[in-house]
Amino acid sequence: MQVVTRFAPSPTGFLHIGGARTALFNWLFARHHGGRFHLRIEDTDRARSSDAAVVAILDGLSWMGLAWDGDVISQFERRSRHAEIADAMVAAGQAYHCYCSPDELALMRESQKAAGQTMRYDGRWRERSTAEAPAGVMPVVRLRAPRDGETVILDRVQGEVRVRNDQLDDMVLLRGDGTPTYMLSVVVDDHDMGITHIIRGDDHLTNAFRQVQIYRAMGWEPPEFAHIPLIHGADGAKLSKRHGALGAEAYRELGYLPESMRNYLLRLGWGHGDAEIISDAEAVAWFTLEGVGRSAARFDLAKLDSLNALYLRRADDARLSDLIAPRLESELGRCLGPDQRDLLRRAMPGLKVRAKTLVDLAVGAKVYVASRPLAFDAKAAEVLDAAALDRLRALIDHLLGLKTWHADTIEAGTRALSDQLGLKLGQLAQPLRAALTGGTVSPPIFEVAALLGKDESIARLREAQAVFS
RNA sequence: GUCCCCAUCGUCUAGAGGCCUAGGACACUGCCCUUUCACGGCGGCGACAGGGGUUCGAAUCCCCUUGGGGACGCCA
Repeated sequence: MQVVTRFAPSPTGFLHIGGARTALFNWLFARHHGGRFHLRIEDTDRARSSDAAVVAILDGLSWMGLAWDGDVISQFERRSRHAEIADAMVAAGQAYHCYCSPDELALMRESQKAAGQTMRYDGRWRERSTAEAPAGVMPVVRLRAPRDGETVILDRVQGEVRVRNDQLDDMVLLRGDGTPTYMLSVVVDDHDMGITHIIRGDDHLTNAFRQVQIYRAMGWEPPEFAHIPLIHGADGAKLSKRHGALGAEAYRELGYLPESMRNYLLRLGWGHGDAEIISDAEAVAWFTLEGVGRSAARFDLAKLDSLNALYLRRADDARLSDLIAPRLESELGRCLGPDQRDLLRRAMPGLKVRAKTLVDLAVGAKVYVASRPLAFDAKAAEVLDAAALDRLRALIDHLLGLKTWHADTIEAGTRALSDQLGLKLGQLAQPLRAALTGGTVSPPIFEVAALLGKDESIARLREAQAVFS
């Protein structure tokens, strides 16, 4: 049997982090089994759905590297099929028309609440004939759900979960305006699409019981369910905007690599022994539902940072410079020419070990493409005191005499001078760093000088003299 | 309120009755390396929520308590 999974977000906002993980798990499960992974947009709620959200979700998935198979399915476009099923259920006696008005239902809930009872539709139209229908009311279609016994689901993550049928009421299948509800649409679509495994958030677990009732009423075989625990914020509460419920594009903006996101999200609620750094190939090979945990996981930005730092170090230098170039250009307010792009690429090895995100990387890279006069920070200004400036003057002369301009020759020259003057290397190197970068933190300073080139380096040194004398 | 789920270091997790004086990773921290900051290397701190059982033996199985979370719409 071929495995078919799906990711079915509702387009009411961006692709949030929980959704991204759900999509990842579905994608991995399908890949692991050589199956298919579909994308279905649950847009039956016209008032809350938007095209912008659809675009955001598609972009988010693409960025995450989670490619779906086939066309994107719009649930809304399948509404006539859903209605057709609802009608068939009414004809078969599995569903019935209910003429309660919203006001009547609200009243019913209020009195139930007042009596301390669970709020549940009481089935008042279950046995009444349509002949009794009040004039001018468009009925909804409700499932004639079983009232005795229980509904059991064998969840691949949660295990066997059972609920007494008297806990469930007769859910609405078709609204008064004839449009299908989520409960009906999901079941019909999952069935029609041949979905074999439904992997989704824990918050749908109770929905699964209702959906199973629909499958049973239609005589369809329910798919396998796997309800994965939700992701919580760092404080253990539901993920909110404040702590991580950002869209995928927000993480891109914050400078995270998609491979970091995949690795991080995979380890959130799933484990494979002690494995932490997991390649895509390994993830596909290792991903099984048995590895999914049962408890909610907290989102931890610090761990994402460290993973991102690691993937940054592994990433290709040209790719990285391409990724940060737009950030630098917008900050500098000018375009970077091919020379500068090339410079960035060559500077990358020294830069990327010092960055956790692309934002850090861009900040670090700025010294290479900044125009003179450099901006000096307070610590650099402190380093460049009169004594340091004197030493730098000597260093300029010394460096001017160098025949070749490489990191090692510059270092050798500087070391020779520091020996000659009876200084510690740092007494020359740190002022050099301040003058060359405008700060006190940078990649190895001789490497910086080498990459900047002799002319630019000397120019920056002279400029520092001028500024601080 | 009713129903359902969950419970190992601060966080993510390993652990499927003896291999556990509980392992790894992140974070924190000490030392080393070092021209700065990082990277890296070697250490340290740090958990089986509580109480009852079952068993020769329990982090692992059962029950209760407590604590989290989720679901109860003509939303998805």
